[in-house]
Amino acid sequence: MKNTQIARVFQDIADLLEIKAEDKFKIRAYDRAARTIEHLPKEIEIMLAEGESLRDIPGVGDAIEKKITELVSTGKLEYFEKLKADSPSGITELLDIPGIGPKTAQVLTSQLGIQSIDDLEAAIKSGEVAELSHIGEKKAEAILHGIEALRRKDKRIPIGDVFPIIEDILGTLRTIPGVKNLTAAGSVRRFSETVGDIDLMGTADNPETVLKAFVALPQVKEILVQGPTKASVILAGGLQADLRIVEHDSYGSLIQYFTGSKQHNILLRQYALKKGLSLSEYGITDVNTGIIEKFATEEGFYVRLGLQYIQPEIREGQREIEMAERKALPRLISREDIRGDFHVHTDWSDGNESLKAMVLSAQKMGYTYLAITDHSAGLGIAHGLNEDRLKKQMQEIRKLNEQSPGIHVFSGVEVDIKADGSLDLPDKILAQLDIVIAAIHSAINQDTETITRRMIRAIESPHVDIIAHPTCRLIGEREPSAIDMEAVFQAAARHHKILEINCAPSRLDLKDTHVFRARELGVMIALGTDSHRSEQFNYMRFGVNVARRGWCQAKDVLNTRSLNDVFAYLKR
DNA sequence: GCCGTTTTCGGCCCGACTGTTTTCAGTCG
Repeated sequence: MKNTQIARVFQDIADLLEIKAEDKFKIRAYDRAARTIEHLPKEIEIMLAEGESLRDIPGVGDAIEKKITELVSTGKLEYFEKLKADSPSGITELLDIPGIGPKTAQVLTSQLGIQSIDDLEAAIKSGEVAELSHIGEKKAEAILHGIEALRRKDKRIPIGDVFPIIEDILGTLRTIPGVKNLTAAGSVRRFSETVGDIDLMGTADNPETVLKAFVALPQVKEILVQGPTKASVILAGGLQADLRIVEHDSYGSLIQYFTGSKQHNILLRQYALKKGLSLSEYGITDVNTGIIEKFATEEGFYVRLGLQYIQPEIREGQREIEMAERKALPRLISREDIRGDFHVHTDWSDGNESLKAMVLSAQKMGYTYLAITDHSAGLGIAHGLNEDRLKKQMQEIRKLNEQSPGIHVFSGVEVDIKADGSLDLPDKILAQLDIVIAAIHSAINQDTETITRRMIRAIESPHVDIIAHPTCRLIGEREPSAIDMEAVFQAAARHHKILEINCAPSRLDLKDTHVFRARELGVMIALGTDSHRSEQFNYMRFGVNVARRGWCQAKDVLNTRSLNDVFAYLKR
């Protein structure tokens, strides 16, 4: 059983307890455990198999450890089954509707016998719901609205798609006099791989005028809430956008608060309370004196708490606060550390630009090296290279290297890993290349055992340097393959092979938790943009962000090494 | 249910907005 499934069960438990109006701190404990498990870098299954204690997971104590163990070993949890049996059927379905919480759900099921969203819709239309105490016409109307929103709610969208939307909105708002510091916070700033809504924030002389302009934007289809400091709207594409504006001198605490994650903020506030400090978006309040201290910068905010500055990408409520307290946070890799790109296509296979054009663009990026890795012939659609054409390309690259002294071009290939794990090109040609990337592109639906064995066979090939986009997922479009990633990490570590973070926003593969775990095992990471046009070189920033979410330092990523070091590393 | 350089018992994050209320509960992030 995967961590995401375990997390789901504990989230459901928290919801059911909330409906039963159980102790709210008990509810919070289950909720916290669910969130932590969801973001855990290591599969609990593996931890248990290795005899590792679950008590080291923050928020997991005696009771929850026992429940997890039962769930993983038997596939069922007695406590959860009983809880479900005791609760009105369909009640958790109602909680998915925006605007319905545990109290409302409880009233709807107990007083009207509602068991599904369809039941609820009918009851609202018949007027029954509006007659309940504490629910009136407007509330019933709002719930109906929530049902519609739920039904048309699009999936979370890949983070690469939200930046243009955000720039569009902020560009307009920036023209308002007296507004400053407009920026995206929330999951966008933490660089979560998908985004459910966009959180925007800023400071202004007069917050209300900015909010009025925001809800009046042509992109806004519908206004959900609007007050003097915050507003929520639905944009034309169906995406929700929230804007929060405070006065200028609270910028540091506002952006901290609005960046989240929620779990990080809860833990940070708990930590602060122990020091007698209460945190909010307006600043830090001394509990004893009631005096509030304001912060112009986020750095100042963390420093005041006695912490190292915590980068947004690692604010997921794992161990970042205790490490910041010990001043033990790593210096995360940054875009400036990157000296080259290891995954690039040209019009020799399915790329759109010539070899020369791609090299020139890479030079403009300030890179000192670049690997050209066109597809191998097995990929019919990709106009892949056979042995002869690959040899010709190697000659071209050799000439290019003589002509352009500013940048070194590695001759490489992205060789297809065939269904049985063999490679699509003979060893003797692979041996002549500077760098060999291997990747799965077909028969992605093989079962776990088959596809894992297939991948490990490729890792064991003495010619393979890097495994590209290891899970083959396409965000929002194609689920990752059934591959056993822990086994892949172990094999990569054993054979000193490099794993790629594919930087294309539709892939981001490896993902953050995978990177964390692979790095922990000592696996070298390489960033590859998989560029098919030179403008896609800019995807590098996405890959860097994923590496940061995996707590990578410069030393963990091959792209930060000097040309000589890369040569040496590939030669080993 | 979890947790502890103030505690193994007694705490547990903080504020905005809405609607149904005569002072606040519910929901959300």
